[in-house]
Amino acid sequence: MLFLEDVCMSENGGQFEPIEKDAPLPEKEKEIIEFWKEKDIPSKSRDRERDKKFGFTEGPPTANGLPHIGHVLTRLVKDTFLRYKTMDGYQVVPNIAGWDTHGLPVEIEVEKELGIDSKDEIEEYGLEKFNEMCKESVFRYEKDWRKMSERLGFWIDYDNAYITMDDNYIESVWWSLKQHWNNGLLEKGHKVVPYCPRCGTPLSSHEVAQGYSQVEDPSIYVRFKIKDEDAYFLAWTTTPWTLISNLLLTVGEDIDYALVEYEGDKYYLAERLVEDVFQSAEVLKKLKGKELLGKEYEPMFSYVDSESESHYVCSSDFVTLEEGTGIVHIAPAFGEEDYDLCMEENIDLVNPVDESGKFTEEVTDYAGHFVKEADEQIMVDLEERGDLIKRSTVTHTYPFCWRCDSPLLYYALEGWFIRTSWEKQRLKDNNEEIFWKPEHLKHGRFGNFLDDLKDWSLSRNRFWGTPLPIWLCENGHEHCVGSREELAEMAVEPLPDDFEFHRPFVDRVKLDCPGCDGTMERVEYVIDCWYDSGSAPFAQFHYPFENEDKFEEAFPIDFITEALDQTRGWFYSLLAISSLLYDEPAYKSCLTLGLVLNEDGEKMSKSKGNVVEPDVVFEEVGSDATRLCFLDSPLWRSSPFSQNLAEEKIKKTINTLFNVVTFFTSNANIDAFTPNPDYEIDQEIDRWLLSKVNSSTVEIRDAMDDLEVHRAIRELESFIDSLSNWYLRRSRRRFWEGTEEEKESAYNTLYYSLKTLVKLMAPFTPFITERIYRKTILPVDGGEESVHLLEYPEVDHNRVDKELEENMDMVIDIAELGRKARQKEDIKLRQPLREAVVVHGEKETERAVDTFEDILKDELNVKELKVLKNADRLTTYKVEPNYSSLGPKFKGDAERVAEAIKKADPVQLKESMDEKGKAHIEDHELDEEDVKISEVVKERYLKSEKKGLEVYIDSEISEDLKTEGLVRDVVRRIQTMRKDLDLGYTQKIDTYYRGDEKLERAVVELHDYIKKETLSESLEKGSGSGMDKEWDIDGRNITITVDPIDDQGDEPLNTN
RNA sequence: GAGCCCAUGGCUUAGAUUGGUUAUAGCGUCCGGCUGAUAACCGGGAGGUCGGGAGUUCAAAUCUCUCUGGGCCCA
Repeated sequence: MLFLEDVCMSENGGQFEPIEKDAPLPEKEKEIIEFWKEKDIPSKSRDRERDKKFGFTEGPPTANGLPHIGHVLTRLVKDTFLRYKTMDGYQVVPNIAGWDTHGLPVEIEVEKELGIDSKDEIEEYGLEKFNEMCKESVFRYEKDWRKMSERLGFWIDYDNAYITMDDNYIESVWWSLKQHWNNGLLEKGHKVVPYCPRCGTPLSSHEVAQGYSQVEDPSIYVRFKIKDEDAYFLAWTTTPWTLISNLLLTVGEDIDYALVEYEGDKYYLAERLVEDVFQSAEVLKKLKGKELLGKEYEPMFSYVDSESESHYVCSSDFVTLEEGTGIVHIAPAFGEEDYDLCMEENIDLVNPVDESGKFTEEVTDYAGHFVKEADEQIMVDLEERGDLIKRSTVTHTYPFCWRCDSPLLYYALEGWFIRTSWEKQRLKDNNEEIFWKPEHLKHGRFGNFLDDLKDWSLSRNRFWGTPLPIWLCENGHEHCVGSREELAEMAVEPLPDDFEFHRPFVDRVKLDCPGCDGTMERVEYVIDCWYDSGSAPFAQFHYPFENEDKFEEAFPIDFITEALDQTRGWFYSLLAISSLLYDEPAYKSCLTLGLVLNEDGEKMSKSKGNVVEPDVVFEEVGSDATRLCFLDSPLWRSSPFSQNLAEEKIKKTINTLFNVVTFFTSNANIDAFTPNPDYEIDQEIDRWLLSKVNSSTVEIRDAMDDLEVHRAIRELESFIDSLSNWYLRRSRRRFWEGTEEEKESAYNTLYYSLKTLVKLMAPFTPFITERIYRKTILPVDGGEESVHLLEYPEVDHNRVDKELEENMDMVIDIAELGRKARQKEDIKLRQPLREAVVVHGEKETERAVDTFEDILKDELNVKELKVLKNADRLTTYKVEPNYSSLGPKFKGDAERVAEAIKKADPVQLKESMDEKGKAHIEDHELDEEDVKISEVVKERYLKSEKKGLEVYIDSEISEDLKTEGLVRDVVRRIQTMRKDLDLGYTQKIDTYYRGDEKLERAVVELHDYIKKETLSESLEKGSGSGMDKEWDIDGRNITITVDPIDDQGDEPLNTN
């Protein structure tokens, strides 16, 4: 197979190989991928040893599902930054991929495969076999991920990826857990979790979210008798069964409460809610919540009690007045807020409900009843006692198990926790050090999360994960193991050969208890897989067991980027772990990406069937267009993506760039141009382009350093636009027929600019820039074999000339105004005109016009160009009679005076008014109000203005100008015919014409001009062989014949 | 229910920090022009209650409050 490396002479003999701009981009990109592979470019770029290091860590995905378009986004953003930094002289450390391999989603996939759905069934199936399947499952789609990354151009090293299930990785995780253990931050505790009593397992929030549905529950008001006071607290609940475990009542300190009397009893409740409960109650007293604090009440039930002091009123900030009574009943084991409040109040946990959701023996009257089913009996009993004040039902959403549909209970379960809440301030302080993009996350979503930081619930009652390295003995001693070596030393039996850091292997290891004679067994938990990925900064190196130097140079990470959903996931776990271990943030900057939406701005989801498949996108529009499409709007905003949008990028940016390159190569080959780096470029428009390309360099670097890729993209696109639609448009003739100096200057300028441009663009569109570099720059430059091995352009401050850029902006404005002015009279641009006048007092304008006079004259097609300080020469005044003033003043003479005013010399009249405020017409004296004076442009001029600039065009067309205009029309027709005949740029022709007399005369008059413009050897009246075509020019007919001359090789266009 | 983000012509969008001429540009559409690099380009037209309301101010797309709608995340 022949790749691009064959830098050969192009077919037409030049040294620059043309870009095949008609070839489909995706196909060409595949060739580039082959070239990269063949020449091993990715590792050449990646593995260069360099002094400057850029710390990076890949947020690991799980490969047990196919990558979707959102993954494409994160990968291409990572790639863009890594490429930018690499070209900028940094070595990315480590430049490796990573895989997240543990967790419940993996287990669920395998359960589905096995057709089972409970923990018991897994244990029946066999833990070892089950975990073996998990291990296989997490790499099922690895190939697809690698393929996607390769197709996208993501060069991270997949062969040396870190894998969270590797023994070495897990050993590092264990080491870190041991540090927390040593610091007293890892301990056993309770947490209220959504729990399915039938499945006997807590559910993750993700699972809970699937199972909410509308349900009707009891809504009851119950009263608690206050000790030593003839009154009750009135509380409200939708879970009567939790009343059995009531230990506290809570109120809002600043809420207004009332003591009311109803049917002979007195109740406390929130003032605003009185009417919701009682039809007619007498308010005895009003008071604030804080006045109720500390009041004790009698327990409603006596089955359970707390060892600690309980059954009193405390305050909390979660009490609302939206429903209930403003007094909330608290049972510690059945709600997160309840549990937290009891912890704050130092109240012991009591839980008279077993793991299957049934009341335990101590609750004698309801023992063995499933709690929800006991509701009815509890309400009946309360009613009998007179403590149930009101009873109805309420419809609300309640979570159910997504597997078995049982109502979930919020239930305090035992588990192992990292006491992150104790170290909250350290986390918050470290968060301050991080450069967040967008900034609001720092103190918004992420900061708020840190503000209400809870302990990290680390343990999971599951099978496939990093085992929690804690062993217990029968005497209650605990030990945390921090390495393989420690495990081996403490183990009763030597570790078997097939030992690995997973269940059930780890479970089989028994330890000698260091605190007594007992034997220790491991707790059965695995840990939260977020802890795995949050350990990546050190665990990917198997630190601290080896690679200390690698860890040191990469930590803290300079830059990470992931999607918004990682805020409370990876972004948090990284920060939490590094804060506890090193009291440092794990990363210095964090770019958070928005979600990818489809064209209609909806989230893509499989269930809606509106997913855009990466493969399809790559096949249809290719990587570069996809990359441009994603990168051109702020990355943190959710952005719509579709093929249409990507196709626009091809049309607008990529094709425009191609055209510039094609122009360059075809002309440079004809002229046998060789770049001369020392050539002193002095043509103004060339200096302008060089200034622009360097200014763009500044802006792009600045944008990238600020993590604002879209600004870089927009700068590039705007540069390409200027390059093509101003520089090249205005420079074409110099390339074709300029002097040697002009050509040299133009070619060197364009070459230098293209070379800088492909380097600037390379991180964003790695394929197209490689193609252009290899074909257009490399053949005469002899540098590195790939654009990606080059250094990112530095600014050449000597080339930057801001004044020149501003002047050119003004020139572009003037050209625009001139064209606009012509259009007022529909004078087409091909018609030459006598003069254009720019009116503006400032020196800048004069200098700008002076510098670029030729360009402007050509652009506006005028013979003369002037700059004036004022428009006096071009304007005059119009004077109109003001009838409403003349009428009353002159009565019968009014009409005569008005006529006279119309005939008067407006200039004289205005001068008189300006000087004396009066004027005389015939015998009458006029005051200012008698006339309306306005400024008008002289008839022959056309004016347009903008931003204080005025441009006037002389619209008078003399006979000579008319002739020139007609001739240009003739030339245009001949050129069109050349194009229709598909003639080469330098092909000579014989031309014949016959038709309208006036046209014929014009042709004769400007005979030489036509010949030169159209490369006509001869231009004769009459007809000849060749292509014949009849044309209509301004209503006049002319028939033209174009006859190509044979035996003509290509010669330089410059034929004069 | 809490927190955060978003809302600008038919569509996609600029407008940040620091309120200040007539609100940016592209796509689409209509009219005209230019063209021997260009599937382009250039000029113009139509198309906007800057999500609604209130406030601060001489002045608000921009700052504040509030409401509505959408999204994410947590419950």
